[in-house]
Amino acid sequence: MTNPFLLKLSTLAAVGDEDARFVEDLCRERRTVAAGSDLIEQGDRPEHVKIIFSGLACRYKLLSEGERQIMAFLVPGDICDLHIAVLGVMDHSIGVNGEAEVATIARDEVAEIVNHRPVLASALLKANLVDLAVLREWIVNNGRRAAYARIAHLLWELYLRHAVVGMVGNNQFFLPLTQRDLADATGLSYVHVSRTLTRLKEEGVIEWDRKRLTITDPEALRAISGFEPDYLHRLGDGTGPDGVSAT
Amino acid sequence: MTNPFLLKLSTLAAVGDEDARFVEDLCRERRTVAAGSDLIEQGDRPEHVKIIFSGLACRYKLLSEGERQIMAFLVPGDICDLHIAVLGVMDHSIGVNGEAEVATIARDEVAEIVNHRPVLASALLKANLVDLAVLREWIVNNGRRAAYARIAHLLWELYLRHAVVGMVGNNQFFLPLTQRDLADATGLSYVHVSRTLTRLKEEGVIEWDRKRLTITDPEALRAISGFEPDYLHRLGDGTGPDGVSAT
DNA sequence: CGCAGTGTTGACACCGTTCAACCCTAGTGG
DNA sequence: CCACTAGGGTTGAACGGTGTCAACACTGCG
Repeated sequence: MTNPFLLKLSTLAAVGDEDARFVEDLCRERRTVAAGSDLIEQGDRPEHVKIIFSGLACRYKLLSEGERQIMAFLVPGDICDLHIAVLGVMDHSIGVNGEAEVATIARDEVAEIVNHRPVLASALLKANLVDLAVLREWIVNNGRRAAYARIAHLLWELYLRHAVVGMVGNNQFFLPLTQRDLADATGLSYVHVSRTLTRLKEEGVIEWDRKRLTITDPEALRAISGFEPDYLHRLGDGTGPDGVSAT
Repeated sequence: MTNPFLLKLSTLAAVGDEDARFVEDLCRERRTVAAGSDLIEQGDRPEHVKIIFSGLACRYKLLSEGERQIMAFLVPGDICDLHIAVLGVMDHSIGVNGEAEVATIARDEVAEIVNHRPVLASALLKANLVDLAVLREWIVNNGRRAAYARIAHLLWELYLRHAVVGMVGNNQFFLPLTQRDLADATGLSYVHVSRTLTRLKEEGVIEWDRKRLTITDPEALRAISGFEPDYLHRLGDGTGPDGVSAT
């Protein structure tokens, strides 16, 4: 199964064959978007629901002085605001970090799921809960952890989330982020992010070469991050393809 | 109308008389909980949905070293996790800050709303969206604003949210928080919170005497906070009883 | 009265920011 | 093939916002 969206849903509910086919069919309309472009901008009233298939995207806001704060990353399989499509104006933007592949779903197809496919609907609901939990964890991370642990925690989160959708091999995955992106996600300066990453590399915890991140010592990274098990609600039992455990 | 929950729903959808009566009836079962106690604890599988009627509550997590991070405040009219009651384990706790009055709703009553009362259901959905937006704004606030603006922003948010549910009079409202609570919400130390509040008082922006907060100069507070209009999704048009505008 | 929780203030240390210079790499165009 | 450029990353030095430690004041309460 190479469809990360289906893969993710399968970890959240017991998706049957018929539902699986439906999901596969849903995602038929895909397109590639260029690195750095926005999927949705603040103020938009999105008409369609979008799903990330490959690459990385992020929710962000720009402040008046030009600072940017990233509030979430979207990894393959993630959905850009299921419900806002039904009612609201975006209060933030979603941009892609590297080149990304995105599927677009029409509203009435979402309605079809909600009304006639209870298993999928429940999976979507759970996915939504996980997003919320991740959001709360970011507040904890950015509010109460020092730079070293904060960055470790973010990398660990991204590692686990990529693992769940089968994007990790040999403790290694594609992460098209700049250090400025990391800084904007953690509320640090990019200079300090650079120093901190250097330290993580020196201590043999990670390697990061041209957008491929390798977790050389997963257990060390987890320990440094102060990662608390369970906040991802046992997303996929917390177990990735490499036997990565969230606990 | 003195029911803050109904008041809040009314600002989010056009609640008719019959729905209003239903809501009033929903909330009949109320109880008072003592200051400092927990409504829900991390690890619980809540059976009921709870609504704050008076007082203040907060979502929080404790870290291993004993630090606490508050991730959200719940003001009168707010709901403690509508959907988690249906499926999950709490990954955080909810505690009350002062003495609070809380209504309890059974699951099947929630189901009744979702299945048979579309107007209320839509209001609940929007309330959920607003909660999400507030959560995101906290990340921005704690990540990118300096202490002075950060605290101003939090106070401004609490001011607006209290105004929406009719709890503000003469730019004044009851806020049973300690400075430590503020520190745990903003990710600052309580010593620095004390200094910053002193500064806000000295500059004539606020007064805070035994749990009553007065916004002496609302426009100044808004300016200091760098508050961006609209992130509350025009919650109640952003207009409180005192003509407070969110824009 | 004494106590515990809360708030205030000062001194000092330190983590992280800012500013600046420099390097490396990939991409572009001649 | 090379020169040039722009973006990204690294490193050093100095500054400053915020944390930490500590002492003390105030308040409400048993």
